[in-house]
Amino acid sequence: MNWDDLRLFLAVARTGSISGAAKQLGVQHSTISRRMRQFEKNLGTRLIERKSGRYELTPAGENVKEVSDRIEREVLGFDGALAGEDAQLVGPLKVAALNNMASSVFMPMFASFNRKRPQIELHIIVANMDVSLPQREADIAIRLTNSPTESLIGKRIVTVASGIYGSRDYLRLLREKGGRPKWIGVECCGFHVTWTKRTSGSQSHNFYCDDTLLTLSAIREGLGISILPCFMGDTDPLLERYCAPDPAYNLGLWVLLHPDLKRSARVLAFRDHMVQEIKEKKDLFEGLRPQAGH
Amino acid sequence: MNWDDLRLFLAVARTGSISGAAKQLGVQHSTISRRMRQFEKNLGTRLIERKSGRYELTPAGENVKEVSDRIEREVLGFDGALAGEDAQLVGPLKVAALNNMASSVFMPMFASFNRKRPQIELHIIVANMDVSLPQREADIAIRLTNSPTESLIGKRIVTVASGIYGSRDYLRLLREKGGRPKWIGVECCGFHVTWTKRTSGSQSHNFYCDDTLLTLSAIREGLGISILPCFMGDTDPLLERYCAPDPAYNLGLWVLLHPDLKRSARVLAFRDHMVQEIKEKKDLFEGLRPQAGH
DNA sequence: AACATAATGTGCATATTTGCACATTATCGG
DNA sequence: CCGATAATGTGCAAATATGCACATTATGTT
Repeated sequence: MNWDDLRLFLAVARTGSISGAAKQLGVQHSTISRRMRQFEKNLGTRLIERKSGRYELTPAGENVKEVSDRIEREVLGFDGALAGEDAQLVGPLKVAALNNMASSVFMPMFASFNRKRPQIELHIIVANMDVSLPQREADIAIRLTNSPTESLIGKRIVTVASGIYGSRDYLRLLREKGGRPKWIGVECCGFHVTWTKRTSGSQSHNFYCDDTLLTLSAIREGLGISILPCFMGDTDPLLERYCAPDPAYNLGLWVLLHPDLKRSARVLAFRDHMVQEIKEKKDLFEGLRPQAGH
Repeated sequence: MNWDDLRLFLAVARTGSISGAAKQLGVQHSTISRRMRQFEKNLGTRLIERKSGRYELTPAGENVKEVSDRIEREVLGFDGALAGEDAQLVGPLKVAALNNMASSVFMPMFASFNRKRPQIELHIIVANMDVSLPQREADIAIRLTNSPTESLIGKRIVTVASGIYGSRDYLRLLREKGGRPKWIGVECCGFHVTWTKRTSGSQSHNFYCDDTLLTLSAIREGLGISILPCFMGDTDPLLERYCAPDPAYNLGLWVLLHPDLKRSARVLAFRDHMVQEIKEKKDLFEGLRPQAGH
């Protein structure tokens, strides 16, 4: 019996669907479907049954799930202990960061760390939702928040200011013709959604972006204005500030790690590197580098 | 992390070598070697180290072995429970039998079971050493022994008589010329080794066989005489008995299963089938069918 | 009932893993 | 030290697993 099938079954049991498990494990749903069928065939019994639109566990499946839960705890326990004590500056390192930051301001920082420490395999995980450090989905998370999860270790390195940006052409036309600017709708995170709603009033949108990078592109296209972090708005030559940053938009930039990993040499090496690099760009993050011409 | 790597690591930890683990798991040693290296790389730490001709565990490896032991217990626990309650006459069934019996007298019996129950996937495991039923290396074992493992369930179905056989030509020449016969050396099992030594006296051998099928072939070639079970000697037209079976050579033929599986429908179906088939050939096993012409 | 969407299944191409054969290294005995 | 054997490593072909694109089925809404 392949023990790894238990890990896969556990994902199906927890999500209640094949597509949910596929998403959680980062593989194709067809892979999950096939492996589950084969696993059940090997065992000679059904573990899951289709009921009212979701998969429910058979009695046998309940039993196997309990076992799999215990196995996961065992695995997470030693995995955490191993990684936490690892004094080697070698091996994999999973870093979770927001898509907008990872592909822009942070990428040069990742690259310089990679050049300095090529034996450490960097795995950048971009997601606009928090990845779970306790579940070892990542070793380090770089987060924008004013209230980080308390059980994680880390500090607020800089404050990230945000302002309202529009393209230069769009704003020039707006100044010539007057009138109210058009707001781009955002669905990237509750924070941006809330502030966009408050600032734009009851204006309705006909264009929505669920990622800040998309918002940036939409602004460049002249679709309107929107809230952007200054490190993005102030570094794009086609954009300019519609108005100055409002402290109400401020968020903290945190480099967080799980307590289990506080002695892992490569995690600490990466953290220290990022802290230093971020501090060197403190002005940019805090909105003190507006573009010339504003 | 692939949980199945833990199962593989456990085999290496227990056998102290890559080739040992490969043999235990039934895969190529190169597969073990590669997967272990990759597993260690993924973990970022060494689990095994080469010391005086064997692999020993690092401290981290000791920790992971304990976890893997516990996981194995979990897996064997539910696997046993699942299989034991399985009322389906479908799925895999692993049968362990000696090579000489599996390929001769039992094969027609396996075949008839397979024709009767094609939904049951028969896996015949031949080995001249006991495979472990508690470790689920097999579901059923057919064994020749006078003292089966007490914790297993099963009974002695027939007695297997053995006699000393030689080829017809060899024995005819021996009778014409007189003299003492030459004994073929055996290394197949302690039982045969002991009785060969006692019966042949201090005669030394220059030809050894470590499998009864090999012994049969050597006898056919006229290399000498040797002890063979009657079901083998009495069914080969080129062989005849050098002397009658000696009850001292008798062994019991047992069909054994693990207590966990005493309610598994397909295990019981196979057991019942074999018991019936073996009883139908009781005379042959007990040496009551000598060849005509003896 | 019709339609849209989500979830699952299937065929085929691609990627990955494994077996095989040979090479290299390590160990043991003379 | 040398030779034989056992254990491990490597390149390549074969086998297996997975991703992708599409098909089919299931579910929810109008």
